[in-house]
Amino acid sequence: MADTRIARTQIHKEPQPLLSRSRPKFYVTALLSSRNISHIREVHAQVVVNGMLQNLTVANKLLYMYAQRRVLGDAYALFGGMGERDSVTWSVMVGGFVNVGDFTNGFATFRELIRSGVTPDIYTLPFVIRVCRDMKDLKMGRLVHDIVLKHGLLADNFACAALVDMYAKCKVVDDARQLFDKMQNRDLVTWTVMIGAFAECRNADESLVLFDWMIEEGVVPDKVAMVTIVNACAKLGAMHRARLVHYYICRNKFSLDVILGTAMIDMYAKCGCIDSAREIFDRMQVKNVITWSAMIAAYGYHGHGRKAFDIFHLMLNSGVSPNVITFVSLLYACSHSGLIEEGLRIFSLMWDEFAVRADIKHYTCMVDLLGRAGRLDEALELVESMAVEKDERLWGALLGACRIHGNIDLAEKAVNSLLELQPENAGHYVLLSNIYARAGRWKDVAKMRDLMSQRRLKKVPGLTWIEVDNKTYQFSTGDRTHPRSEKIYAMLESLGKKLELAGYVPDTNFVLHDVDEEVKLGMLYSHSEKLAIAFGLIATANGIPIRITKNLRVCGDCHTFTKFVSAITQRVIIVRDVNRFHHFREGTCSCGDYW
DNA sequence: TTAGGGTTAG
Repeated sequence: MADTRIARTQIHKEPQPLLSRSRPKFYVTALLSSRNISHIREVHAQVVVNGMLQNLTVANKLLYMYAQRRVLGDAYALFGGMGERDSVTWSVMVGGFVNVGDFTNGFATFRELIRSGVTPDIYTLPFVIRVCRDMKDLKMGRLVHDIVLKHGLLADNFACAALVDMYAKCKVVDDARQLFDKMQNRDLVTWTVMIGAFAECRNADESLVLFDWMIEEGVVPDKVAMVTIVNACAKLGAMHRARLVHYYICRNKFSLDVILGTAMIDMYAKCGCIDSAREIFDRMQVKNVITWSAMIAAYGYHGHGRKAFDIFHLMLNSGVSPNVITFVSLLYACSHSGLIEEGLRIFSLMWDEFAVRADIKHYTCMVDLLGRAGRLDEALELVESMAVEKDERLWGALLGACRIHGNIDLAEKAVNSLLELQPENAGHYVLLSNIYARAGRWKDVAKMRDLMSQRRLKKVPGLTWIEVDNKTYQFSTGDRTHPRSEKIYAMLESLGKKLELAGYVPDTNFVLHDVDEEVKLGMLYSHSEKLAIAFGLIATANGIPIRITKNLRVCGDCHTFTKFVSAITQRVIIVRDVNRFHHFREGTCSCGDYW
């Protein structure tokens, strides 16, 4: 055996002429049939021996083969020695660097191209735009857009789709849309990129509108387009659309591969339908770490911590290793289900047993977990002992815990840290004001309000959406714009009386202003989620769950209010807020009253 | 001879 290996090596060292020595086509054919890098090198040697490196077609193909196999050292050596280069040469070299993630050299090669006076072509530009996209370098992206315009390449779908994608990933969706609207012949990828752009920029309802428009235009979606629209439904939490998209997927016989299946698990979970998410999960033949993590996260949103752990153990038994996100999802599930000891245990096992190092996101989950349980000292100790740089989410978790437990001193500390990081965020001032208000410290409340007006900051209004008969309605706090407004307020008034008889005590501490109790009550009864629930009771039949989505965290009083509503009306109410789902049924909430 | 879009958390 050993002798045979030596003999083969010797053969490779002595290149033999291949095929016809003078015809480029034969070298290209030989390269195309190359199975490994040593064969490419062998053909390279033959090309040199037979003086064919001067042929640009052959040299470019060689360069492409090295770049495709990600052997950038050989590719760059060849590129450096090429006396003649054309646009293909440049494009392959730029693309070679970009595809291995070497953006610095990719961009440097592109600059060299511009300096050498070569006109960049439609093949090179998408690579360069991708660099701008992945580096989130909007300034550079706009410069490349100018180059596209300067060379009249706007008609090219590849360059345009790449630009739309770049704008979307840089979070300037209006620029993406403007360019999309200018395009004459949009192909499927362009549509998909634009649909994804809206979902990316939290404008998922626009994604759905665009998807319908795409179908009307006769563009047939493929699996990637379906994953994109599934993702948009997940972001929107639109259950009715989710069902329609699922129906479309079945009718058009898209197979449930690992990516589409995982996206659908996430979609159903975020639309509040955990059972459908689990059904998809059970039907999937192939599951990867993302699938398992998505299912763990799904149970986490819904407050089913134990089930999240069941999935985690099944995952380990199936031989899949957890990653950073699996643990974020698991810790998140613990903090939203009150599984304190389990959370502490898994946090300590992460590194020891699974070699996953805790980062800021895991620490934030732990602060949330300990903080909600009232173990604020331990939460603070963890914050002070951690070696990872602290961010606003971490302090936000600590502040949230202070609000629940009325710890003013610690809240002030958290807010000071938050204001250092985000001085313009009005939400931090409002949270601290609420904490002061709850303690009756009205002078401090006034101070916070003055500070906000001095700094010209305004709180983001609380908004709630409700889907009734396939139509979405939006409510803001104190809203009277709805055509059935009078009925809604009348319903709230009569409901309030019944709820108070049943034992509900409105918690006016959740009203910020230092005003009369009666006024406070009025303000409390006009919170956006209460208006949406009242509308839901009027507009939907018994047996149909009321599903609402809030753009901020559900306030503590609304949480109690909803529990009472579900008890006296026997209606199931599902509330999705920024952090999780709350399933209210017969006076209880799936978050285990762990508020 | 060279080019594009998709899954989990925060």
